[in-house]
Amino acid sequence: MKTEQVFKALADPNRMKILNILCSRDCACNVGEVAGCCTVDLSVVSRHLAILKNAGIVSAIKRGKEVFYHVNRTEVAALLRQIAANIEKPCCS
Amino acid sequence: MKTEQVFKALADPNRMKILNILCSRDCACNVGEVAGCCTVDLSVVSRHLAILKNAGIVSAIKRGKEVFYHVNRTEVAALLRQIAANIEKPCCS
DNA sequence: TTATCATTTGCATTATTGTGCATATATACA
DNA sequence: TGTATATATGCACAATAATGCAAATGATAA
Repeated sequence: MKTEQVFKALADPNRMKILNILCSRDCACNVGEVAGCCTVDLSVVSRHLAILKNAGIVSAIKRGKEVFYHVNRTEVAALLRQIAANIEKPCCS
Repeated sequence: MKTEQVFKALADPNRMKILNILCSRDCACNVGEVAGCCTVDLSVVSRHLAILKNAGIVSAIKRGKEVFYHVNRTEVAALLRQIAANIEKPCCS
């Protein structure tokens, strides 16, 4: 989980909407359900999900012809807290 | 401090280097000192600092002909922790 | 097998962002 | 005053990223 990749992934408004909807549902969502959160084409949502997945923010599980996505809550939270701690300390890196 | 703007600001490698150098020094740095961290033109560093400032991540204090930048440590850390908490909860927003 | 549905990917286009150079602004000093 | 230094900004260009459509892939059902 590279911080640069994570920040890049979170820097897009549509991906944030996608992340929010995935967070709000406790169960995993398929691409079609996620796509309801924004007006862009479903193929675009699929790409955004791939970016979030490559960044380690979400995970995908294939079941039948559908792919269910869910947020890696603890990992993402841990990373953000670690970065917060580093910034708070007088010496970052 | 808007999260989208913050993530956008942190999504660039040169801005992360700038933030790291600002974090590593306990005292504030002027633009010239900051510019040592990356190979881009000093005018580019100035622009990156402006982006970080507009995002609320750093603050600037002008003294004489120099401008000293420093990280808003507690604010940034608090924001990241808040986002972490939201992601960890079953319901994000 | 064929048809259908869910998702992904190739490709072209548009939009956004990063960059360097030259110039402007602001401050200090001779 | 003029000159030098630090920083910011206008502008053009390059690089990157987002988007939509069409087509491909993978999986199920008829």
